[in-house]
Amino acid sequence: MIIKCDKMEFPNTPFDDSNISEGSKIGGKMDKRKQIEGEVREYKSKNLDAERRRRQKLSERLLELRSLVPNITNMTKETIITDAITYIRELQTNVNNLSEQLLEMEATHGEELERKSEEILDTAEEMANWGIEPEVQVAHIGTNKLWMKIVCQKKRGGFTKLMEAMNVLGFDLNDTSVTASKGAFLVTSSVEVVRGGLIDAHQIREILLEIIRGI
Amino acid sequence: MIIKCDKMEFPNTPFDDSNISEGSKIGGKMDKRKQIEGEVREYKSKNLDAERRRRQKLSERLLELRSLVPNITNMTKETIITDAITYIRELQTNVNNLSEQLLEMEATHGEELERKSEEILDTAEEMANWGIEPEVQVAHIGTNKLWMKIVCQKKRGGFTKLMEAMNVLGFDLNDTSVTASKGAFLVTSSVEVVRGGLIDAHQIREILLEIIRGI
DNA sequence: ATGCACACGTGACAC
DNA sequence: TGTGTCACGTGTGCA
Repeated sequence: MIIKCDKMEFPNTPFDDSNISEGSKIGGKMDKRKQIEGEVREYKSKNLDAERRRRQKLSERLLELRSLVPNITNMTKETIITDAITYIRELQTNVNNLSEQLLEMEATHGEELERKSEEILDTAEEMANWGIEPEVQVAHIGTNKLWMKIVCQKKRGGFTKLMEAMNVLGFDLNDTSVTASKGAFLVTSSVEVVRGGLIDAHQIREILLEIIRGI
Repeated sequence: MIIKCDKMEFPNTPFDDSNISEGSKIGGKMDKRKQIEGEVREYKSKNLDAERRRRQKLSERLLELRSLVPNITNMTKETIITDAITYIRELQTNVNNLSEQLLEMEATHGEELERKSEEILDTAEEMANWGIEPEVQVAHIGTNKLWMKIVCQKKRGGFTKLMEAMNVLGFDLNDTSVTASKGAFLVTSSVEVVRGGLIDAHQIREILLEIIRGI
């Protein structure tokens, strides 16, 4: 397009824009045009202020975006967007990794719990089918010597717990027969009570019942 | 600034820019200036092409940003940035929620695992301190009768696994003595091999070694 | 025809 | 010095 010199307004003539808000600039170059005296045309483009508002909104958005991105290399428009891009990529991979880990952990954890509870349920059911019930018998068979029979539900780690309890109670196990079948542990054992250990059969029976209930 | 009409170039005179790449426009308004014949000034601003490159890079970045955001309401510059902002906010809350869940789950599940492994490490250390090593002895003590001694690391559920293996191998346990101390299981047992079960002592020993290794 | 979004070329700065 | 970035006012096409 040709701009004719005479009888035509100058489209790009910079007007006085000192009333434009100078805040929230991106690069902050403070583009203040000095108005020299003289023949200033009163021409205004129809969308001048609209354009100003548009630019202002865009700058605000850009600043808002910048405020969200933690790693800022520069303040220029391009770097703001570039940093936002890399940040979004980081966040996306983060979300992927986290959800993957979470899914995996849920899968293992849930499976384990399910497997355990199924196992326990199975053994409980099996015990019920065979008419087996938890049972503890304790009898003295000599000084510091006890004979005991324990029937309890077969659970993983149950026997270890029982052994630990035995150790804590101060029992030494001799001639212990352990059978795991039909969803239950059957333990018959002759034990020797070390010095300081309990010797009351009834009391021991109650304690053992408590223990196998907790297993 | 005043633009004098005579003897001065027109700063905003649109030049022929048909050689500028028209691709990757944002709003795609195809701002093609029609060059009318006649007096076209040959004036070029010093940073004209630099500015063109800058704009092009910025447009590319903007498109790249747009390609990362799934929910797009519009194609305008402002909406691209706004959508990116909301998307980043979404991603951030997502990351927070996920990591929180993960931490919570690790607090429960991970503790269990850690506790278990610490336990195992403890027993292994205890075994090493006492100079105890995994050991399997198998001897025939009659037709279909075996005597065996097994020393293995004490783990939760280990004895149950051993019993299950025994059942699978077709062994019936009689007079089994089990002691759990010093971080190890000590199992001495006389077993009866049911019909169809293995009877070769050496083979049985290898199998049992394999099993207690897997416990 | 009215408003909106855009690319353009430019002068002013900053480093 | 130049190189890069900015805001500006504009023309233009589209809904």
